[in-house]
Amino acid sequence: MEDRQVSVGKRDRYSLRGRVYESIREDILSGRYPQNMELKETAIGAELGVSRTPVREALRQLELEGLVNIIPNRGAFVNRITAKDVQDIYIIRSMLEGQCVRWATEYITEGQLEDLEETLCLSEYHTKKGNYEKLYELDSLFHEQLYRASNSRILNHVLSDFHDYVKRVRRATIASRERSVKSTEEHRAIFEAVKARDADRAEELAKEHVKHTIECIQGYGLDRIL
Amino acid sequence: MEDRQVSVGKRDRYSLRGRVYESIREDILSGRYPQNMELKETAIGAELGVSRTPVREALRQLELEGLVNIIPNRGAFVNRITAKDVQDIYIIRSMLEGQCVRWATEYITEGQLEDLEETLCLSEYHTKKGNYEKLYELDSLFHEQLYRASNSRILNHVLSDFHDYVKRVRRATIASRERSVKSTEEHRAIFEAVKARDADRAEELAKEHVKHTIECIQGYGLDRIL
DNA sequence: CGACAAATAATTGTATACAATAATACAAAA
DNA sequence: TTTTGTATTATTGTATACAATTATTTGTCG
Repeated sequence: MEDRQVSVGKRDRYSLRGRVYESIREDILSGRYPQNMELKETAIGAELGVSRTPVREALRQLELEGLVNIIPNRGAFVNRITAKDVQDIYIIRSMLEGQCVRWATEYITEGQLEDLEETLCLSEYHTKKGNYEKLYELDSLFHEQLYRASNSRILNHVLSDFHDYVKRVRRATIASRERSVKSTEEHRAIFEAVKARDADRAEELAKEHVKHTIECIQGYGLDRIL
Repeated sequence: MEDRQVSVGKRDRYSLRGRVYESIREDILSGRYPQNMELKETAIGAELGVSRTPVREALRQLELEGLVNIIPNRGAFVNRITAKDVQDIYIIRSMLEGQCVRWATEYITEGQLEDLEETLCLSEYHTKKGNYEKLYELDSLFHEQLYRASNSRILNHVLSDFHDYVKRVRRATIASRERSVKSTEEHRAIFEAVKARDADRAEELAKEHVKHTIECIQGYGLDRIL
């Protein structure tokens, strides 16, 4: 049995189960479902035009992520991310993003550096234009590229999840001229430090980058976003 | 719709799906399944005396944890924790356990402090006795109690997962007189710092505690354990 | 009218049937 | 012998049927 390891990478969006999973997940993270709403298998299945089987599988996965509470023989209930969860995630992310770029300075390849710089250039372009939706996507991409460059399956996994969980918050913070400009500048600084293989500086910058986002959030009033 | 939030806490071990999940998970984490082994639904179902349905649900959950790779229409393949994963986990845990006790100094209740001390007393007793299996359980309990005391759903979730992933390693390290004595002493010190609400000291001690375990592991030769 | 109990309905848990896809075996041709 | 196309088999993906459990309604009695 030779190495048939297939880098799965992205989630399965093509099977019914995958689509149902993404759909429910998005509905929870985007706030369309209220806290503790009961998710009935037949209802969701009917809504999406599929049978109960893929719905069940999706719900079981969401349970593991903590986005759904399953009470045996009773049902599945929405478990939204709370304001405190978001704050906790940002504090934890601050540490982990620091470690991430530290590892990245060690492991990143020339090719990955080029990809990062390309993302960065695009970001700077769209920052000038004030194209916030595109900017949000590029922000996500920049961080995901760093996660991969850390060469740590574990760290990548945790950070990707967190990154997803605070999607809505990130989208909100980036949609301000002041913060988007600052954020892109910080990305540039992090990139330069990583490229120069300066681990200490890169870590410090990455931690600060996340912390600045927290401050931005607190100015906003989290409850308004969630 | 009033607050029917039921603290789910532990995983579902009573439904078929829950049992199948625990079973496969244990078989992967304990190393009984080789890397990239194909997990066929019918075979596992037959082995455990259940149909494919609960097996499928369990496999989908394990996929999300990263313990199984699912290739659509092809099958599910074992994805074991590697030696590098373990090292990464310990480095990450070092940071997160530090933050955990920091929050614990802020949020822990008198009742939780008493519970912790009780665990600690038992640990000290069984350390003297050299009862390593019991000691392993108490070590797990001590950390879980701290996770809960952090009052952070998110941190608790991540740390609990990591804690589980390195089960085998922890069991191995604790089964040495020298390390077990040292470990229990460190637990006592952490407890005292948390009780005294000394966040800085508690964080420092917790980080060191995990780092000492890493050193112990490296002395061991990880490959022998995995 | 309210409390309790039985009957009924709704919902989840599991097993199985069928469809779609991928792997394998085998035969024919180069 | 190697290659390639096809038939067969095995396996997963989805739907549905049935069982077990829980929620709801309804009816009776006080």
